[in-house]
Amino acid sequence: MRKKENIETIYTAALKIFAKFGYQKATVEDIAKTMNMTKGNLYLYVKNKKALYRETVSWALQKWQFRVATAVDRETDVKRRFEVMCFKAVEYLSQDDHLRRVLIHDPEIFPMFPEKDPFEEINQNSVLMIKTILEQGIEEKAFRKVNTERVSEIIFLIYKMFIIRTYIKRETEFMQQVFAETVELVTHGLFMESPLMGVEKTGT
Amino acid sequence: MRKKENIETIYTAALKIFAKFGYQKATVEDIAKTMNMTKGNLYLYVKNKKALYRETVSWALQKWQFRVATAVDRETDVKRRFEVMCFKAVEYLSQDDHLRRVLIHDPEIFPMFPEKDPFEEINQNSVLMIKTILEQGIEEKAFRKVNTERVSEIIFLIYKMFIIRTYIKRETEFMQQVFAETVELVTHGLFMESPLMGVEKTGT
DNA sequence: AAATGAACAATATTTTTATTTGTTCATTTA
DNA sequence: TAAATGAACAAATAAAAATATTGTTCATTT
Repeated sequence: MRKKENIETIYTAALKIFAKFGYQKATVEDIAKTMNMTKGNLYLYVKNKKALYRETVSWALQKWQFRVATAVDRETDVKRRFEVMCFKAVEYLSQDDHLRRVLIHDPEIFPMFPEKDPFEEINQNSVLMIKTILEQGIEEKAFRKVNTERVSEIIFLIYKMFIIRTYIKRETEFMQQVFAETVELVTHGLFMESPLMGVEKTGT
Repeated sequence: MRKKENIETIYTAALKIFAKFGYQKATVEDIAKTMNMTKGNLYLYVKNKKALYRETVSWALQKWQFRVATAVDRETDVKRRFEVMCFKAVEYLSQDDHLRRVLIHDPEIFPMFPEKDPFEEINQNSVLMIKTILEQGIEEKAFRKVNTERVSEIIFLIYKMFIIRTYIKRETEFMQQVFAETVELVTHGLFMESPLMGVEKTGT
């Protein structure tokens, strides 16, 4: 087995076992056996169990993020981009059963209210993606002039909320409806008002 | 000590001790001592520790809810009512230090994603309050025609999210800003569009 | 009628013992 | 000779036993 070359094989096997048992109950022997190797051999490729866990989860999260980014990039209309980003993120997770189960075992990976976010860098990238779409939308006068710094954080929060609910409860169809309604609410707003609102901070 | 008459004295003392130590570490003796009575005597007024906890928390939650309802009732304009409801709920909690600390000790009281909500009845009342405001807003043509059933749930979810963040992290001033921005986002929406959108489901 | 405090069962905490599992490395394999 | 093995052992977990605390009752006192 060549290093680098097949590190993804290891992550795939590790993710499967961590999904099945969670970090604590999964043994490195379980993971090695999945690939028909001994645990001693596995140690030629990974530093230790904790590092393997971190790298595996990180790899899975980034794959997720990449999928969303790719779907968003296929769109040109900024409103579509925003919607695709929202839906794709939720949709992907409901399909990646292993990552979903790992998240159930260890909610600290993607915490609703992080004290110290273990994958802060990855999540900041997600916020950045939202922010970029917001900026594009405002530039193109498709979106109201909001504080992109704060609003991207808020949207990420709401999005997180749905992600967590989606993987905790398997009521996918129902959640899809509620999520759609939420995107509708956030994009169109609750109040009725003049169409010029928010274009410019025009004094009352 | 007359029954009924001073049951609130007991709840007040209990809330104080539960806030300080949490359910587990708080002893019924601690609570009795706070009122200069013995634990044996306290048992004349409460069934057991668990029931005392439940009743105390329930009492505190309802006081909170009542305060918000009262503030909302003082307003006539439906948009103001909506905003007051949002802000008052967060503001109240940041002031009730005992309830806040009890919630920190026991996040199951007000869970972000309840499996089985222990105070479901109280929370359903909150959702109902939101729903009622939504219906009034739509009736008065101040709000877009949304599905009040679902949207009230969604708003309660978002509101919960802020409540929990508010009591976990003491960054009140910052949260106040972000919360205001969120209310702005939910009320006015992100997209720019025709003012008639949502008035009636007019075919594309 | 309201409150006490001793009694005791039920829970929780700490300590001890036993078991499993993470990690290393001299030796073997292909 | 790079890759893999499996025995060895330390570190971490789990199970069991011993100890201490606290929830609850109730006959007696205020």
